[in-house]
Amino acid sequence: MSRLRREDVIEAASRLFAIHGYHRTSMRDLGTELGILGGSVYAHVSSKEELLVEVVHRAGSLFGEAAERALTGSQTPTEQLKALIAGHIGIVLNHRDEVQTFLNEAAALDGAHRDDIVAERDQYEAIFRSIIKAGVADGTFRADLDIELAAIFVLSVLNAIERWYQPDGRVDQAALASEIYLFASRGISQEPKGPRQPY
Amino acid sequence: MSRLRREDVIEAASRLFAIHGYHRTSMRDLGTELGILGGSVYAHVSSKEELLVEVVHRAGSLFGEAAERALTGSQTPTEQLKALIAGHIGIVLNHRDEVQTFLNEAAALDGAHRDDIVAERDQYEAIFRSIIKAGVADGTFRADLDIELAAIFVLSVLNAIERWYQPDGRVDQAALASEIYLFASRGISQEPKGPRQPY
DNA sequence: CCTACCGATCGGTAGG
DNA sequence: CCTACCGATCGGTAGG
Repeated sequence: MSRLRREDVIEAASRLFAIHGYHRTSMRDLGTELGILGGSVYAHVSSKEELLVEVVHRAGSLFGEAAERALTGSQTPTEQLKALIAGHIGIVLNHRDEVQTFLNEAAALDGAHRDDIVAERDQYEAIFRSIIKAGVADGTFRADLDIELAAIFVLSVLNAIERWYQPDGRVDQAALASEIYLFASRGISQEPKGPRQPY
Repeated sequence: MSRLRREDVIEAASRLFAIHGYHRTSMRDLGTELGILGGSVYAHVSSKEELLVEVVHRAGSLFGEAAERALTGSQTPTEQLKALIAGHIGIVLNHRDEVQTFLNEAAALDGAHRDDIVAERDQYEAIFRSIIKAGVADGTFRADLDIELAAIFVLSVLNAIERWYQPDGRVDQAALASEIYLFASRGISQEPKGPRQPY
């Protein structure tokens, strides 16, 4: 074992937080995972909460960057929503430890840090709202949509993935993205109500 | 304060578990909430985990009973799904403490108890699957649905409610049920694909 | 990064 | 339901 980097410590922490939860993970557990003693972890970080803040913030950044990529690569609301969904799923499945901590351990943060991450999440949610709003404006999505609720519903499906998804199961990442997009869009897409267009 | 009943203890426990989480709630906290000392709680229960088991099992029973009522009162897949959704929302919003613990603290249960509740949840999920399956069979829902995933998606939206819903907000319980049913059904309802029926 | 340790808190118990 | 207590574990630190 070579010398540990701060990076290694954070990575191990996110793994243990995801498995056992923040409060059930002791600094001694973390030390053991790293091959050092509990007290020695403090050579790398100044508190246990600092580790949680770091892990949670990383997940938040990953989602934010994925959204940016999704939006620059697509034009129409349909394409953008599709890209947002696929991007979100990618983060959830490829960074499970950080994401689980991000989604489930925010309550363990103290006041100021919790406010930060709540704001970060709302900013991300606002991206979903604005895409849906644009889609309503141009007739892609239902005019009677409650935009706020629709965004929450889509994100509910996306964020629940970490609770049930099995990497070795029958559904791969691409199929999941397609299924969720279909579920969401049939829920919000405007279906032709009048006589059909000629074909 | 009159003499405490076991009922009072469990109720207080579910409240504290919901607010602070199971591991962050100490038997001393629980005692304080009840106006007694931590050690005195053991006059009512034999362990902390027993409290968790009880709270979680209560929530599970509430969902099961709600599903039973929903199914006996409705006939078609559409009506049944609508009733299931409304029933689920009712439990989530009217028994928030138990439900939060049920949804978020199952990992704190030891092996055998966790297996029990996982089985209980799957049984409940199976009800959703069977309704959706019946709806696919009779043409109400899309024939190309992945039934397993569809059930998960609907339940994802329903179970996420406790994470964001504000009782004093602009959306009341009935409106929420209607919005979620609309979101879900437009996602799974078969829309006419061929020429329209004459009207 | 280890040694050796601190005060605080935990779930739980004997005896009343 | 209280008194008084147990061993275990916790986050964190001084000094090397």
